[in-house]
Amino acid sequence: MDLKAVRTFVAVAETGQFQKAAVDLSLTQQAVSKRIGALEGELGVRLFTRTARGAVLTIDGQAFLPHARALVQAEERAAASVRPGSRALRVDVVGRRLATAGLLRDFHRAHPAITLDVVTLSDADEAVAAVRAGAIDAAFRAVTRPGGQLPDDVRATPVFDEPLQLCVGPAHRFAAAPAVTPAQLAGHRIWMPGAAPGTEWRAYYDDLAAAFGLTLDTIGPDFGIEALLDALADSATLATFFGRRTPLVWPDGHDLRRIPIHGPTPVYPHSLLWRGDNPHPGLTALRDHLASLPVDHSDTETWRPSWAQRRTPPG
Amino acid sequence: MDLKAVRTFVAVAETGQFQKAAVDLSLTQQAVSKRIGALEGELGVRLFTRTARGAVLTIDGQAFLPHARALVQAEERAAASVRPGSRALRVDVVGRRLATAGLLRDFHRAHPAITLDVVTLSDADEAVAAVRAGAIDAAFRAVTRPGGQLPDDVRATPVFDEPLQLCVGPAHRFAAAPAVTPAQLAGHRIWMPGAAPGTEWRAYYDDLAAAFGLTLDTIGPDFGIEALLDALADSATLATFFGRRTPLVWPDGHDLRRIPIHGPTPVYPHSLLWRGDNPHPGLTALRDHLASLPVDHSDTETWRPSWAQRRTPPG
DNA sequence: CTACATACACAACAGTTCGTTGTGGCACGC
DNA sequence: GCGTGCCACAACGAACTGTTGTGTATGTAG
Repeated sequence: MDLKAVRTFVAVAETGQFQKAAVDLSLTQQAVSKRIGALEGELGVRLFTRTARGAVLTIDGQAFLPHARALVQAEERAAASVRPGSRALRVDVVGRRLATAGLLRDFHRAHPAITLDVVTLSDADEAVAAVRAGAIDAAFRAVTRPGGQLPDDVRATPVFDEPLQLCVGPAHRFAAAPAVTPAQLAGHRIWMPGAAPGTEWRAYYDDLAAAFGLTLDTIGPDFGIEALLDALADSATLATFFGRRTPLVWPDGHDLRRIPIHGPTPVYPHSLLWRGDNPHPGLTALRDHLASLPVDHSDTETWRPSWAQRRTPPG
Repeated sequence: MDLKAVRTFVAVAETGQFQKAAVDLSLTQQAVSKRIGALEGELGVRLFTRTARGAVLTIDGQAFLPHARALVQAEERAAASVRPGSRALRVDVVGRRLATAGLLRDFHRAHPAITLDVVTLSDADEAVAAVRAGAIDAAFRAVTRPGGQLPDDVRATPVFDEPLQLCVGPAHRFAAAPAVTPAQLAGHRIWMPGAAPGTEWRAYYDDLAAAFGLTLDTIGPDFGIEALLDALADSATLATFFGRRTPLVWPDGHDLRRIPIHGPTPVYPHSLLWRGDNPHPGLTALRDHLASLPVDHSDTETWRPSWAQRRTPPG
């Protein structure tokens, strides 16, 4: 389907005449006639009934019109998504295993007028570079080191400490356990496929494994969360970590158990990175939204890496 | 923007290689390269970083990808909307002045899996012909005449009697009235632009005007509901009728009053038309949905044209 | 009733685009 | 060091797109 033809169709439907649509589009009437004819031929349906005073939509044309408008609109949005200067708020999140995607969805519900584009970069360093270059407007990463290791123009705030849970299949040893301690997991295999060395979340899990003697298994490429859940459900020894609030949409057909971890509870320290002089209005709204989130104090005893900074309550 | 290029972009993003995408699309690698290059040139942004082992999405490419998918999906829906045999449920409604559009929206909420296309035909006769020809699957019209004037294969059921209200601007004589009777409206100008002779709703308003001595003003083309509301808001003499439950989305910026009508309350008799042997599954769902609507008995004294049949309560 | 104006469709031609073949450069692995 | 896989550039032929010119039908004015 040719988008030029679709736009022409909309123009004819709005003006009611091939002639006027041709003037609007800076074309000849014959070109408009050809485009409409080609579109009709492709769809196998007549879109207009031609009269001596113009063109009237057929029933099929009426049904097609809103879809044509949607198509033109989608095209405009697609182009706007990469238009430098006036594009949507572009945010980097780690993936679907942690709650940041859900946070963004909440933000989108609270501010539907702000269009969002979600991207995923390879690691925190690339995210920092992208934030610095203006390629993205914000990044959810765990880089809240106390020292001034970030470039001066990049700001970071801890926004959210996400408690981790153990996720196992029904045949796993801890499947029926009400809760586990990190010490109980010593020696157990924790499967985190796709955790490439050099990424900041790999560093987090490495620290976690070292602190409690876990065996971290990062072998194998990441085939997506569905494949991971499939593998977990069928295994008696595999286990993995998930954030407590995620995935928000749990795929059906997996008889998986989520086991809370206490004494201490490992928490993943999400931070927001942004460039101080980024004028995007959506960025301010996002920061305000995150700052207004309540701090969860339900876990009295928590563990985080030495380089992670605790979020200070607002006010 | 070229939709072929967009589809090519999605294919490359999914396979990770120009080469494989070319095979999938039955093209040469060079053609894929050209298409992507043209798309990048049009957007002014680089979408892939080319490596010796394939192509990786840039940040802009990541942001563009969901929009590209949406674009392809919109194209597929647009084509499906006119595909004979397997198209969406196509329903004819009178316009935005009465509640039928809202009914359809409720139906869509109750059955989101059933895709709907809403069209508007000129009058009931054309709607009957279109239902008969299979061009549309159902029509909301007021044609429930007791006699067998409908073709044998077209069925009709009264579904909904919509009470009318008077709609006036703040300067109108009845602007502050809590309610009016039809008799009070005798001699007043009721503006119904676009009510062309020969349509069934024109016949309804003609009957209504004749029964109570109203002056029906149908002069002027229908420029849409917004223009009508603009004109009403500025006039001290113009008034018009609206259904009580419509328009559901009342445009802002109009200081308009809706005055109930009692003694009797004119009601507009909506019926559903469909062809008895139409196998569309959505049609059955629509009829069931309408049959399950509660019958409104709050208006004890109602008026309808002599040719309109009252809806019988379900059961 | 004739003459004109309007609106759309068909035909022929020119300019451009699009995809193919052929070729070269670059990175990775044996 | 050389082969292999992947992508970009160049040239050519085919297909497409838009323009001009013309025909036909319908509604309107004199």
